[in-house]
Amino acid sequence: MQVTELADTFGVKKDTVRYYTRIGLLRPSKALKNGYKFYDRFEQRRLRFILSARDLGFSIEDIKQIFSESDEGKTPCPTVRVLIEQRLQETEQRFIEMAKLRDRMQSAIKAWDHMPDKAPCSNVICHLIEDFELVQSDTKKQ
Amino acid sequence: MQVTELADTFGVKKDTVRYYTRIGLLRPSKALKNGYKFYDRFEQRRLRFILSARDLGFSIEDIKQIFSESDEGKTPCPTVRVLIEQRLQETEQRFIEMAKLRDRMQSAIKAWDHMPDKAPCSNVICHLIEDFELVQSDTKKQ
DNA sequence: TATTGACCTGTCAGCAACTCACAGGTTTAT
DNA sequence: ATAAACCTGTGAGTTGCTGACAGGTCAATA
Repeated sequence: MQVTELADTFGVKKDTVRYYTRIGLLRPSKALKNGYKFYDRFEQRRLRFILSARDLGFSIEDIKQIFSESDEGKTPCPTVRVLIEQRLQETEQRFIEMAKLRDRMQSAIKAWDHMPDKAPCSNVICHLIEDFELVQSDTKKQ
Repeated sequence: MQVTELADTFGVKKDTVRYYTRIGLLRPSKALKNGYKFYDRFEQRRLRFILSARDLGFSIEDIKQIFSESDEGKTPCPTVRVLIEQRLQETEQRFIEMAKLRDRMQSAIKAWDHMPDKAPCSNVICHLIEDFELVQSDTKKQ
């Protein structure tokens, strides 16, 4: 399999396959006649693994580490268990931040609904944004 | 005010102020004697605005656009209303993705709890990850 | 006055995980 | 023969900073 067929098979872009190859996650052999990269069944399995791990929130560095352990014949399972706990914590943190941001945005939109547009003046760039900040910090104080 | 004082006043890093200056969001004057950048009250207000907008999910490009409108004396409010709706949609999308990822991670951890570690073999890199993928796709089919 | 330490400057590189673009080589079909 | 459609490696762009670098400036001390 060459890059296009592999990419199409797994529903990713050619450039993604190339990227994984460039950083060493995939290690295709080279066809003798033209030097084109050849991805055998083993590499196909590796790509499938990369995509599965990616879907579970592992980073590229994590996957590299998992590969390097399994390439040495060691079980990567303990590492995998540790890593996913870390990634889960980060994901939950980002999830919380995202929820907070969403709430701020929604309450801004609601507050702005009955506020007029105003031209900027020497003191104010956009009163919607600047006044909302005041409202927010007042709310915090209570 | 020079860069350090400005950064400290607003609780951001010097490099952040420098970055905003570099990309043209801040436009300090230059001190005659040594060429050091000088941030007057107007620039301080701009930085405060940048930080408020950032907290509401506006991108740097958004803020640039808002500034360019207000600099021309036009009201940026209609733009602001449109932009925040777009950013909110993106935030909600990312929020949903984050929630899904978190759920996948949590259910993987739970599933792995009563699974043993295994050494890799020619067919399997890490059975935890590869088997979980199977469980997932089975679940989807139901 | 010399020098130390703390400030400042501009610019470049790096982060994550791709994505796109470019210039050029290869293969296939007409 | 030639055109279309593939392939190659490599470099740069994305977002919003953050850190590093070499060198200039300034205030205070010995």
